[in-house]
Amino acid sequence: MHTEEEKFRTHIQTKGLKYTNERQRILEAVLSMPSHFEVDELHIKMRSQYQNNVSRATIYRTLPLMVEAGILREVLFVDKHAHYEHTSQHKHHEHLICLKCGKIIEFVNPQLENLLMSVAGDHQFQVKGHKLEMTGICIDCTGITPDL
Amino acid sequence: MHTEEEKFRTHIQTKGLKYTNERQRILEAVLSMPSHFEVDELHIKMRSQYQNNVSRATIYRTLPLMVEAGILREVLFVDKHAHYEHTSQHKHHEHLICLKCGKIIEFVNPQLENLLMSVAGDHQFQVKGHKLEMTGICIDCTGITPDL
DNA sequence: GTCGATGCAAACGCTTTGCATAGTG
DNA sequence: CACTATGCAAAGCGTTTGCATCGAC
Repeated sequence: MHTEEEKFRTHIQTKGLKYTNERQRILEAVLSMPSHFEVDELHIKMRSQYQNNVSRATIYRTLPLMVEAGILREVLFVDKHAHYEHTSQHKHHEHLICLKCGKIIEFVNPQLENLLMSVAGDHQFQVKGHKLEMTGICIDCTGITPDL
Repeated sequence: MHTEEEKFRTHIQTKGLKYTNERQRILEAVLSMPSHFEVDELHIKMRSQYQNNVSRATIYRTLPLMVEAGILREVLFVDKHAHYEHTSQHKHHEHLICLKCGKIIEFVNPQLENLLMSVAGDHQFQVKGHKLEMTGICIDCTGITPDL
């Protein structure tokens, strides 16, 4: 399954950049991450689990390239720092974020996508991407205390 | 039209806090801001236009109180820093953000709200709030260059 | 060999915090 | 009078950047 790697390499080369060892290793690590991850989690994993000590700076310089290449998507800003998720394996989905336990529930809803496109169309707005997050209390946390 | 002030004062007092001059002045300035604003814009306005030099620290400590009081809402993280908007005068709305000119188009769509509630219901998720932003190219920027 | 990439550490920008002082209730 | 709020400046945190060195093509 080299699709992602090819996609990335092609993108890099098309821009006249170089497909370095570091970039390859970062991609590999990215693909090994769960669906959602943060920069620091990636960095820690590379260091501890893979002995791949690529500097944070390089990671920060590389992830935007992966977004451009369509391998990653930048998502939700629950915190004030970047979160990423894979584009492949996942249809575009939205997020429910529990304020108590921090759990993230994903959902896909074609009707929602259509509605968004139609709204954008009304404004003659050419959509490149969207982010949706609903915050609240998940079912597991309901009832732990009567209310928030 | 003292509604917002009463709301804020009540909230403050309910929490056993003090309704200080600074908090009052910050509220006044907040209400004078356009629908969307950032902390720095507020601070600058207070300093220059009102000679109200309240420290940034105090502003940072006060705005969350206004969010709690339901006067402000924290919205979109196009940048990595906080943006706020008034809750009053505005129904909850969503945002289209132009990647070229930075313009923000607001829209309200009850059908969308309903759909979101229904999705949340499916997951037995108790929604407290939501944020939606679509990024892309607005009508004024379409055609300036063939494509992004 | 050229020009982009890396690593480091310093700089950044927004936000938070410790502390001494001031002010509310 | 007790206890919270303020201002200042320093610290914090994620992210970016300048620079010298390294490496891909």
